[in-house]
Amino acid sequence: MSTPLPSSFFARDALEVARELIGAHLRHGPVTLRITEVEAYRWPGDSANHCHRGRTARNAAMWGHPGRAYMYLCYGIHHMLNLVTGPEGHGAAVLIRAAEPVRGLDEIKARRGGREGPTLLTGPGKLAAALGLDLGFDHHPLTEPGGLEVLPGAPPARLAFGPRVGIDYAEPEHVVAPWRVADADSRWVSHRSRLQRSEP
DNA sequence: TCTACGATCTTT
DNA sequence: AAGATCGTAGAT
Repeated sequence: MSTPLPSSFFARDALEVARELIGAHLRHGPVTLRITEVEAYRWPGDSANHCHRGRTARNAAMWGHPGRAYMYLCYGIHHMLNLVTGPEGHGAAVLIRAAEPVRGLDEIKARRGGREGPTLLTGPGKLAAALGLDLGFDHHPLTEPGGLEVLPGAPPARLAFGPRVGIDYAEPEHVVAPWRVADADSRWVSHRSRLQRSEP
């Protein structure tokens, strides 16, 4: 039994938190996942960030306590899990994009319609579905034991970096910024061809 | 109120 | 290459 990562872990720049979240575990009920891919939505000055244009009802959680969840619905279908980062008052978060199964594979397959392999968990919508998450988890404190929680895990041997996915509406400078981070050696990563490995 | 559009996924 | 599907933001 380990203790969830504390809010001090999340109260830093989103990119720094993103790098250190690779290898950490995400647990909810019977399902435990090892995080393999994330994206940093930074503050200030990130035009791809949902908070870039200021506070709204949807993005309220992002301005609050580090270590809480920011959940939103994408394309009317997919629930997205983000972890709020930075000090309270900064609108920043890390989007969890992919993971490997650690425990609860049967439950994951049941939730994902009996599919197999990396297709179960590579992509933010699939990941949230596998964990059984929806908008009701907006503002959920991941730092509290017993609910949805993030636990420490061994870091990967190598990281890979690339531009974030699906943000072509942003300023060119932010479209190309390498703020997507992944485990360079995991197959459980989406859009692998658009990533570059860091030094071996 | 109205309208356009997603930090996506699946199937064709 | 395109449809699904709906809450939200920004405009009126």
